[in-house]
Amino acid sequence: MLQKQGQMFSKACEYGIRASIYIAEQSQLDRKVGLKEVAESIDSPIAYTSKILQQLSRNKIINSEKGPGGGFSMDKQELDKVYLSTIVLAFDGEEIYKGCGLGLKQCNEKMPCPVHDQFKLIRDKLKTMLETTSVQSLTADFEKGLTFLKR
Amino acid sequence: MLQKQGQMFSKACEYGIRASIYIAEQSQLDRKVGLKEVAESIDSPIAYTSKILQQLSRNKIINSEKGPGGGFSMDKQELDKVYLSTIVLAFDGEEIYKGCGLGLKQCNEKMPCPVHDQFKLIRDKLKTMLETTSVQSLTADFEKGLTFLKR
DNA sequence: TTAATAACGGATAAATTTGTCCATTAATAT
DNA sequence: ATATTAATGGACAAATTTATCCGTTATTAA
Ligand code: FES
Ligand code: FES
Repeated sequence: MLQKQGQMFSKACEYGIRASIYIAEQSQLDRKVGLKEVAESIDSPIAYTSKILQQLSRNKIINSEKGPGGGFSMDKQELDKVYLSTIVLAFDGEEIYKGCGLGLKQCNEKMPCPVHDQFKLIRDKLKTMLETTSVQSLTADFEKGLTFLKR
Repeated sequence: MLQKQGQMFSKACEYGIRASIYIAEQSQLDRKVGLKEVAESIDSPIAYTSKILQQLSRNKIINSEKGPGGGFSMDKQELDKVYLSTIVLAFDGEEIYKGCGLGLKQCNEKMPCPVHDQFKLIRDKLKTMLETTSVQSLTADFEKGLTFLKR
């Protein structure tokens, strides 16, 4: 009782990142992908994945087309402009950037919590990492089979 | 719909750290503190805080004494041996250290997810920070009124 | 030994997150 | 036009986390 959790991003966000990487890779091969294929490829519950893809679509991170021959895709040209930060923002908001590590309403330099300095250091590194890591940069190794979206 | 979250630690863990810092500081002044005082001092719901303190007590992070004159405290001698990692472990487990950033069952060097390298870097820094920051080291500035456990 | 104090523990409730179901809408092909 | 395909959106359900309530237990003091 009273235990567990402790993941950096929400489940939705995790799925969102995984889906984006898969769709990006397939888009580089000029393939549109359907909901079912995405869900299977990233090992996520299909109905929930539908919501995830809608959210990505609403945030213009992926394109979606209805009907036969439709599916999800990303613009090859703009692929290098989608960063992990874009996706994290769409799902988890900016709490992870602005939030206080000890749960005070807002992180506040003027009235910092006791772990502010230490926490800010980590948080800023995370922020930089997310803002400099493009989805595209992650697809190469995935395509080579060096990294995995499910196990 | 389908939004929000994004905090590093669970609420329980946040309360746990805040409570520990408060109790540590008061223990340095040789004061035992009661549930009500703790809850007010860290601005947390009192009944839930009760559970939090029980959890800390069960994990030997704080002492608790029943009855009149009782309350919660920490051993002044051992105060420098309690690290943030101790508390995080008690509430959120080791997921935050061992977990995969994209939610794969386990982080696995041999079959890494696409963000493994980047994520591991951050995660290890967080781990080091938590393992080297003692609760005691945080009390000094709090006592001086330079840091805050509520606002 | 009794009354008062204060933490403990179990049951339960509220809120949030995760997940499902299904009818609707849009697009394509016949 | 019609049937088929595939995403969309709304309502709902399960699971988890956060939070409350209240009787019990242990401790102290009178
Ligand atoms: S105030 Fe807590 S992290 Fe900045
Ligand atoms: S496998 Fe994903 S973080 Fe290591």
